[in-house]
Amino acid sequence: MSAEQLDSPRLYERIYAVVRRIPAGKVATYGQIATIVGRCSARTVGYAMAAVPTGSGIPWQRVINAQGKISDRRGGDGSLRQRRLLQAEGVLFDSQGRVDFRLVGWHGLEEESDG
DNA sequence: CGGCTGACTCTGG
DNA sequence: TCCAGAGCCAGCC
Repeated sequence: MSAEQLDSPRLYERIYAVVRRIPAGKVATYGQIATIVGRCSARTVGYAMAAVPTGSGIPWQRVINAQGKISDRRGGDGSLRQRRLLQAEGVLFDSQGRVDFRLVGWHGLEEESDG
């Protein structure tokens, strides 16, 4: 993580920077993103997700709630598309529409360091 | 500057 | 496990 991304004039950009670090086939929670950014709450992350510009290349689909489920945002099948994208990446959903963080849970930036 | 709008998370029963 | 209540903050007009 370059400090340049942490110096963005927009908090959302910092959030997006973290989201972009989530590898395909993995998922992270809003709270986790917020914790990594360290300057906002899970809410703010959710708001940032809602403001993700289309075509920006941000893997917003890899961000789900702490319950391992996809939040049902306004609009309708937006959540369905998110699930489709995750399934396309190999993320498995159970009959309850939840994922197993033990399998697809992102460990954050920790594993990116030498360890 | 003030008011409204959201893709959340934790806690208690 | 499910339901209900409270706390949180940035962006836009």
